[in-house]
Amino acid sequence: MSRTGKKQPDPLGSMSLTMADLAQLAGVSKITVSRALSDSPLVTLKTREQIQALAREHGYKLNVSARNLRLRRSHTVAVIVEMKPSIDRTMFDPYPLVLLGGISQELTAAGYSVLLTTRQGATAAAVQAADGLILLGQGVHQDAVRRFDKLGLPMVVWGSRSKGDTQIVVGGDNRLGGAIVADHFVAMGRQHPVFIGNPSHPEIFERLNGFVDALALHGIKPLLMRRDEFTPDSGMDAVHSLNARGVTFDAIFACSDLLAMGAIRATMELGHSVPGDVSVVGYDDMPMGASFMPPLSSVRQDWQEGGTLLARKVLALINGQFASSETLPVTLIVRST
Amino acid sequence: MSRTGKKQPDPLGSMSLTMADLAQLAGVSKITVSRALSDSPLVTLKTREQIQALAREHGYKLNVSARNLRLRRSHTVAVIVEMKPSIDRTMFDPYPLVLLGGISQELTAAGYSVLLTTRQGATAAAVQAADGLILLGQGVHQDAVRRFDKLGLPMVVWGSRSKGDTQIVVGGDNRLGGAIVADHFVAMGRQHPVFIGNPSHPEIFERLNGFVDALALHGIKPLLMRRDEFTPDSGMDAVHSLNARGVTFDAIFACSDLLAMGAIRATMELGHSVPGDVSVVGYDDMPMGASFMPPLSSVRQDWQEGGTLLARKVLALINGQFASSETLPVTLIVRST
DNA sequence: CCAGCAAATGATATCGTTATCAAGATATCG
DNA sequence: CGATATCTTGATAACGATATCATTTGCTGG
Repeated sequence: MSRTGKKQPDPLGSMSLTMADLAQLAGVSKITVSRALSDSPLVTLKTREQIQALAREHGYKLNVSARNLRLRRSHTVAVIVEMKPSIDRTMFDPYPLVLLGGISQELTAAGYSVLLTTRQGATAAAVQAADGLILLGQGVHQDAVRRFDKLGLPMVVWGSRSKGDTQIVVGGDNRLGGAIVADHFVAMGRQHPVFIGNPSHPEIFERLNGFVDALALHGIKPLLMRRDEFTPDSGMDAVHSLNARGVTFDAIFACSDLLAMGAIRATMELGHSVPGDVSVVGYDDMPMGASFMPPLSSVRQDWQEGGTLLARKVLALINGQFASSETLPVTLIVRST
Repeated sequence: MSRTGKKQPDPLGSMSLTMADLAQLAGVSKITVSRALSDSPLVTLKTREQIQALAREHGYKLNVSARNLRLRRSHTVAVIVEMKPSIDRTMFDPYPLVLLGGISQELTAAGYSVLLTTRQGATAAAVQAADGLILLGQGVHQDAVRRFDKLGLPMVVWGSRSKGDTQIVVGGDNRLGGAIVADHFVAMGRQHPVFIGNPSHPEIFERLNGFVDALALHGIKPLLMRRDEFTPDSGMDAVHSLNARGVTFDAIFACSDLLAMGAIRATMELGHSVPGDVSVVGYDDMPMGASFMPPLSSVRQDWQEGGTLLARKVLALINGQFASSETLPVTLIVRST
């Protein structure tokens, strides 16, 4: 007996067998089993198939910890997400999940696991043991980004690129997003556009910049209504206070669809028509925007693709290959508003 | 030198030291280091603190794989989520993320990691190595649930309890949800209620049951408009086809807020008033429902709490303790509709 | 002052896998 | 036919942590 007598059939059949067990069953050495199971050409095709069949038959399961220990890698990528909806509303919508879906799909296909954590839990040993890091929704916490960077792991960030940064960033083209909305307004003959949003998010700031710059080409200067929340209420409030200030406006670019919907509601309550008197464009193209009354125009970005890309880039870094920041195109979906 | 010469300072400083290294630095044996770092009372307080300080100073990181191998557990719970929004719209909303947040927070606090996977990726070795399993959004795939059950791991499912099942299930009280909406309609004096939704989801089916049974107590029989999608369009379509069939109705229970919003829109387009002619109640209480015009009444469930509970139950099972299925209360938020 | 006991530390083996090198088996060629 | 090349397989030693048992050290009490 190569193994100690401790190994018993186990009433539940739950005690999994090891390579050594399989080796004994097959009458070979454990290293041969190891090679056979990883389809190494070093083992004859015949033996390889026999062993693989045997493994299937007995329901053999690789001990991941042992392999990871030996190979000195965890085959794991930690994804750090901001999941407290009360703190940051940007994350309180369906898209992060789609992003996660893209990431998960791509990583799994490559044989990697996704370790999900919040910023708080990210000090845990398991995270530091990851082969790579993906940061989502850390836009407002640049310090957090830097902190994780210090771990020295391959890292990719979702968000907006800022000049000084050395990290690899993947994100929608927020600048372009702002610009195409500006062009749209110009094409509609609008003269007094308003921007509603929270520019302390780097991504929103970029949208604002793109918006302002594109309008400047036509000699138009938009009004910034700074609102920190991404809720319909916040949008309503913004429009009402525009009104209270006696400001005239004929176009609104809201940096989220929810804000846009609130803004539209308030605009209509004030007796203006949308889009007759005021054009409104939102951001993210939530599915429900299409069913809003009136159907909402919005800037769309491909989140699933974003997730895929994030995953590919960490994998590249992990494998010592080159990877660079990338900006995903966005498109303006023109509906009624 | 206790370690081989291979260990060099490493230009990047990334080669992490082991307990053996710390032991050498501290002039003790590695087992003492191990004990000191886990705050074992077997080690003098003084030595313990010295070693801990040394570990901090040198940035020592525990090798999780090694510990897991030795302890024969992974300190990991796999969460299996349906993340393909195109296939199942129920998961295409913010709540799964909140649920995940609750799970993650609770598990992290207990020193466990969250391994995120899709159904497809769930055959990977890492999942089978998990200490426990949490299933989300598998409502329509009872076969999937049974398949995972065969892994023999501690497992908890989010969803709706069905009589034959042996799994531990945590979920909102869908039956109650249906019932309180029914009672609300009765209190409003409604006589011809309609249910819109897809009852092939066990959870939706329960809502329908609760709804039907509670109405039956008052001699009212609702009409079922089966719709598979959870989109506003689908809700509009349902109402339009009600109208086309010449059906009279004065109340609508939509099994999602998006459906409800579509239904309201269509109802208003048909010249009826909401809530004057028709009462409408949705499900999930999405934040935007409150800002809808008119503000949407809805059934609310506490997703964060659900996540916490799911996590606590797997942990209990993992530790060999008792755990049972649990149903979370839901409340009707009455707004304008 | 020393036996005897408790507290603190250590030596060794082990978890399950894979890398390295060595050795056996088989084939090829002059 | 013998020698060298090629193909398969195996023995051993890591990877880094912890459990078990043995050992040393420091104390107390007779």
